[in-house]
Amino acid sequence: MPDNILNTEEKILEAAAQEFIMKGKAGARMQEIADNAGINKALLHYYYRSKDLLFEAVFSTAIRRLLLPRILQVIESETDVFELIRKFTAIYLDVLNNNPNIPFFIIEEINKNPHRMANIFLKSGLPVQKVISLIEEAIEQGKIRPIEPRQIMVNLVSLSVFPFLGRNLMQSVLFSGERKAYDAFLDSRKTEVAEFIIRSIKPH
Amino acid sequence: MPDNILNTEEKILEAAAQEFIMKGKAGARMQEIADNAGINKALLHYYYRSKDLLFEAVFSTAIRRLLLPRILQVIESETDVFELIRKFTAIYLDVLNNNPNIPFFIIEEINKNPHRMANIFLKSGLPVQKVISLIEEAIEQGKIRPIEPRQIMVNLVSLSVFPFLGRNLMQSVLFSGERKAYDAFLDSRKTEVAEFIIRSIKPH
DNA sequence: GTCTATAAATTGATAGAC
DNA sequence: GTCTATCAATTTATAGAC
Repeated sequence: MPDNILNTEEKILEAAAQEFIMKGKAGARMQEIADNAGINKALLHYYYRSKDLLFEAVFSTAIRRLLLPRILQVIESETDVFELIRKFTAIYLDVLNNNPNIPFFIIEEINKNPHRMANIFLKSGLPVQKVISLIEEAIEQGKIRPIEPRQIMVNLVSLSVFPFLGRNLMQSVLFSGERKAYDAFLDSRKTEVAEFIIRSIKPH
Repeated sequence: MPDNILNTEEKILEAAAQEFIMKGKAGARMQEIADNAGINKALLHYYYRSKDLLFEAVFSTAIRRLLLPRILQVIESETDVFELIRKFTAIYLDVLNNNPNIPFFIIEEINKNPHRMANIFLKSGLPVQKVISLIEEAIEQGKIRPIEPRQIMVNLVSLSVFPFLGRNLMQSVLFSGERKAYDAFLDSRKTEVAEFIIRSIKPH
């Protein structure tokens, strides 16, 4: 079905994603989306009835295509806890590197539409309970110190995602605004984050 | 100078802060701010020329009054690095607990107006360089393992802030949507975060 | 300093031709 | 399906009286 040229629906989705990501839902402009998609405003409403529905389409598409497959793949292909942490952070940070604005996009929707967002994740098949069990097993086996598994999970996500959310600020404040320095910093975190966590949860 | 009644300028700042925090900059309405301040729109423009300038005033005031004093106090009253980390996270998480929407507010503006946000922080007097120096000293003294100081700083902010940004999602996915459970989780992090970091940066 | 009234500019959405 | 033209509503900002 896909020729060498994106169809209109796809072009709109792409342009809309960029706009929503950069300016949030309230700040996004339908005119800007139309311009960047190379069409006009009327066509936006022809394909997606309203700004709200367009946002919803963009959002669920982004999650389904970009985030979930890779998360599932990592979680289901590795059983050793420390290796799981290393692989997960490595791939997660790689995905983020290729889509550095998505975290903001997600966070905005989480905060403006909590239920919709929660439902998408709950229905996504994310093996949350399995990860918790894995961590609990590792604790019982003495591989990990006693710790609430959810603390580890939240910490891992926090350490991975936040540097992208606050990029522009931290790049200015901590790296004199030098883009390359922050890129290198983010790159180093592909291994640093995992080691930081592992060091902290290994028993004495 | 302050009588038993707030002056207009102050009332505006307060109402504007609430509005910006709840709805972000684009979503905030000048009319709503005026209403909540008990005055009318024209007066907003009389005191603060435009929405942009009002936003800037609100934000830099919030940093100066809410964040800076407590950070400075901790930094200047404590020399031990680990104790510094403990006190800092405790107070930081306390501020966040009392203003749980601020992180989103900040992140939104960071991503929409990187330079202005960066400038506000750079001009805020936050003792970034001093913290870096403190960490470097601790590393030289062998109290902390060799690590890029900025990794620690970013990690500390990430671990503190992100659980508030993603609250609605993580509460649903990890805590079956139970508000009290997540509140307890956040509360436990007042000490957990510091210990998590300290464990990870202590030399073997 | 504070108000009412209104201008001026955006912007989401629709009608209707092709 | 795609366009031009335009509506209707919202919202920032200003003018001018008191």
